[in-house]
Amino acid sequence: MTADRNLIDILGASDMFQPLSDDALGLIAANGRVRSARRGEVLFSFGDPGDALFAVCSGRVLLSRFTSEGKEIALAAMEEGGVFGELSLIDGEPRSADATVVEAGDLFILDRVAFQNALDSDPSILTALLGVLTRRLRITNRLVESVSFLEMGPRLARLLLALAARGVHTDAGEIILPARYTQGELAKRIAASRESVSKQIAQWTRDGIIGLKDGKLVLIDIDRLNLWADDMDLEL
Amino acid sequence: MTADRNLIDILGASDMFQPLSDDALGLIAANGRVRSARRGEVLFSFGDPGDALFAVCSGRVLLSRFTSEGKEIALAAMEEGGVFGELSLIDGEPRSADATVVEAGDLFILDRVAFQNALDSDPSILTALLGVLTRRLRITNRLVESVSFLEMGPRLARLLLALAARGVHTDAGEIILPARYTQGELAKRIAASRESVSKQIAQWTRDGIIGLKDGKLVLIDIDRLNLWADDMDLEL
DNA sequence: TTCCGGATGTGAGGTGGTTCACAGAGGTGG
DNA sequence: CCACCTCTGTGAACCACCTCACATCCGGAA
Repeated sequence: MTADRNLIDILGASDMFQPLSDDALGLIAANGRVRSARRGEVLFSFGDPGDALFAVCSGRVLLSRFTSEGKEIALAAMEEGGVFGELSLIDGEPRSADATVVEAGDLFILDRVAFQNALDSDPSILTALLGVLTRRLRITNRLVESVSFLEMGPRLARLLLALAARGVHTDAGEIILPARYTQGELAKRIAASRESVSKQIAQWTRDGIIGLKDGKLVLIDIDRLNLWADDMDLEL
Repeated sequence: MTADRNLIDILGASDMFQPLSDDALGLIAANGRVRSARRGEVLFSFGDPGDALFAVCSGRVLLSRFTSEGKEIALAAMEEGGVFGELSLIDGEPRSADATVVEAGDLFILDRVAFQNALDSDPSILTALLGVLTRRLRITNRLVESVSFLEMGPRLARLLLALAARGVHTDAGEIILPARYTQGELAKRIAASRESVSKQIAQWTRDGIIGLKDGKLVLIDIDRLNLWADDMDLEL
């Protein structure tokens, strides 16, 4: 019985299962399940026992930590093809962050047993897993740098430019970001306050560096934004 | 031909090679080399091609990033048994940080070929590697939290308490830190300025919370230090 | 349409921590 | 035993950003 072709394509495009054959992907797809999630839904919380791994089919999930006062910092954001929640499957430790849906969509869920079976049936997953963790570690290291070295402006500039990678290029050489990010979400992702982000965006809008197109941010003057981003603070 | 027994013990105690049999350890030990390193020595720099993995036999190595203005943040500190530099061996990407010796000691070095051979001869290394990366990721996540949520005092308190894990307990219930850390190093490890660390230490010394014993910091009033550390900022 | 909750814009005020600028204290090697 | 370099201590000035406190603004639900 073959699973949804669409699902197989998505899994096959994710870092994690990318090395697998279609047959193996089908097996995995058949052993997991897909469910839709509403915006705001909490998939798991810090400290929970972790017994499943998630893959984003559509929508967006934020992995973050909270202070008791309600401050929040996003450790990572997962979009289509992103896999998360595997740490707990590897070491059996509790969840190290909260996972919150910030854009409604569908999630593929694979529980511990199915994951183990997949590992057994195709050891190359192990290598892929290694690659996933390595990449994640490099990204997190960069996050540490950003937060401790850069001021808020450059951090935001970098985030916008990173988001632009999945954006749409217009014929005018501008880039429309791929989704409607609230200022609150942007703030969480650069460890800043919502107000600061608001003020910076207002300034850049006045300067003609960015704009708004039906709710989505548009990067107008990429060069100038790049100037903000590499304010030569980090060597190389 | 058996390698140095001492070396085998150290490798066997490291996260990375911990699952290996003595025979396998001997093989690895025989395929790498040991060299001593002076304080201040730079083992590799950000952007270098990475073709070897290091294990600390003695001494201490800081993995850090620099700004062009000379600011520095330590992403990790490696002490006896610590393994680092494996990221580049896994994904072939350049070094993601600078590695600097902050306390002279001996290093075990394993190049790419020898590492690959070890992997081939004992696949369980792969699993151990997964564990190492997972742990590292969790630690780095905590670092992100600390830097973005906590003020300088709590960050320093946490660092001191963490260092105390390897320290010596006195009969008076105090803990002597295991090495002479300069204020500069402490500052790098919590993303603060040297001056701020100096002032905080001076304050705590006046308050009788910490002290100095032949150059080494002594944690006198652990309870009060703990109060500083969990200022209830992070839930749980 | 009307209402309402979430999202956004903006100013005033406070402040932790940085930077700068020295002065002293050690310890290490010549 | 002196010289030098590194580490330490401390105050003054500055500043980016946070917090607080509102005034809009907008989109969807009723």
